[in-house]
Amino acid sequence: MGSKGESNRQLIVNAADQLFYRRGYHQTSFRDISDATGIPRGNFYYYFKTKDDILNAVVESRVQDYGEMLQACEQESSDPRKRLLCFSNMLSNFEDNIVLNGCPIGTLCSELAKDEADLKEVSRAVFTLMRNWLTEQFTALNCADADDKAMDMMARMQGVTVMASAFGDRKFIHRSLAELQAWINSQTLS
Amino acid sequence: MGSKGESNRQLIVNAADQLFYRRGYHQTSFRDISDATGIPRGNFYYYFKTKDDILNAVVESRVQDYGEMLQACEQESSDPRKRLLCFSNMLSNFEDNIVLNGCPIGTLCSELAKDEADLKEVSRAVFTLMRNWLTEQFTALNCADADDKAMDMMARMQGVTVMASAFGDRKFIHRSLAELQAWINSQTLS
DNA sequence: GTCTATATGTAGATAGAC
DNA sequence: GTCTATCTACATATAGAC
Repeated sequence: MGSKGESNRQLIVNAADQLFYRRGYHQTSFRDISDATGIPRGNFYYYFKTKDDILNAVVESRVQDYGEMLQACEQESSDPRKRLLCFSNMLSNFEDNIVLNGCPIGTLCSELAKDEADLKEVSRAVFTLMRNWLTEQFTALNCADADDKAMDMMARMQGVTVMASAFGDRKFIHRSLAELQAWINSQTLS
Repeated sequence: MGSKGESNRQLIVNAADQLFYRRGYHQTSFRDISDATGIPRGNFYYYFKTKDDILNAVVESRVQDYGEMLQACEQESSDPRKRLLCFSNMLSNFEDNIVLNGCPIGTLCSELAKDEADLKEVSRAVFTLMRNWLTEQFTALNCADADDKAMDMMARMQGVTVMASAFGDRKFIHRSLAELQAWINSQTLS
């Protein structure tokens, strides 16, 4: 794979990533991706066999991106609580997008849960990444049920994004984030 | 409108309701609804002008159905806390469907938030119904910020459905419901 | 009111020139 | 590797016979 080809492939993945988020997977057509990149439709099949393959590449790309974000949270502090706070700040960092389109991961999972099992499984990858990372942090806080806490925290954040986007409510994000962060700070380090 | 026509119309709405939930709005075709009802595709346009009109009818139907469920919760008790517990029991009553397809309302809102503003607005109707009803209950409990509590409770439940469907996790529903109900019982009646 | 046939557009995917 | 032209299927929607 030469540098030109790799670059075009990445252009497609990046555009698809954005479009899958803003319009949904099924509502995004090859024409949309073509318009966004300037790359002709038929050309996509040089890089990907099917649309599902593009989805796979987008999820891989997201795993990479969110993995880097988690590493950034780790490097910010060795205190697990501070790391959790860093993670929770996603809600305010991306609030403009959340109000419009919800969570990119959550809405993709919700959409593809209604499809065949393999697509559902693929879409879950980023959630799994986050869940494992959060479990590590709660474990470092000596929480007995660290994985439960991880699920609780993700559920809280997902609930906020669903309601905030349904009602276009920015203030709800702010209030909920404050309460979430109070909860994080209340987690024991025994 | 005669009884035969009203009945066929209702058949279409009921089938569309189920299909919009199990497959999503955009992924449900007239062919799907035709297959489910036995009513020919072209016939739909006698009852509805567009697919969006079917969506409108489905949302109206859901507002009706969930309105009746709220009334049932009211009739079960005059204690607002018991009414809230009744509402929260939706999570266990529908857990089989939730694990497979998430919340019918939440996933529809998430899907249509990515569409034009008018569809997004329509899909929000059931959420608004619930929000107002929950606010009434928290007001009856003398909560200062009753609407905030209503949003918090809905966000909690939505978060549970998103995570439960993403991971196919029934146990998470049970544990979260127990914690939600403890929270409900802790709400002050000063 | 009910149904068939069909119009019109666009989806994902392919073939083959360059 | 890149691009155009095109295939096949199916989407919503319409026309018009019965």
